[in-house]
Amino acid sequence: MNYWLMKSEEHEYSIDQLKEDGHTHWDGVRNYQARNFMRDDMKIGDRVLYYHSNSKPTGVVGLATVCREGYPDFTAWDPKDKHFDPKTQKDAPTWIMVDIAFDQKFDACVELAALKANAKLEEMKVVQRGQRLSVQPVEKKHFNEVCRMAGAKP
DNA sequence: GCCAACGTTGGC
DNA sequence: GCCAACGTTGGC
Repeated sequence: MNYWLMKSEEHEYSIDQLKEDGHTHWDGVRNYQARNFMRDDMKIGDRVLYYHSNSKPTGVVGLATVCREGYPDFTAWDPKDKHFDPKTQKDAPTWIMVDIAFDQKFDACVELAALKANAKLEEMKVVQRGQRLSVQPVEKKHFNEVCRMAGAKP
């Protein structure tokens, strides 16, 4: 099983929205590295740290689980969609998404500042400068540590 | 709003 | 293939 961190802007799609919907398709990723993770490495049952970026506060707000493996991101073909990609061929999808299901919302956000202050997490990608990937792999020990900080069961 | 970091584009 | 220009991300 693999562990991941996925970023969403709170006002775009929040953990509360995911809780209400139960599950969602993770559309709109237009970065090849992130695409490759979703296409090649994400498997059903993988665990996800749900991260709010550009929010107050920013940090990990809960957990989700991968419930459908990589398939074409159909929003790339929709001219009305914010993430429309005119270069994507209809029969050869460039962009891939997965579905994730709500697992739990933390009682309190584990803030980025707290992640940075925890020496056990210094090798975690999200705390490193310039790390902008919206889908990134996480080590099991880091995943467990974030859960511990949240007072949540992994 | 600012700006550093990084990815992508396109001229050559 | 190089690299400057530009666009985006995302913390602060």
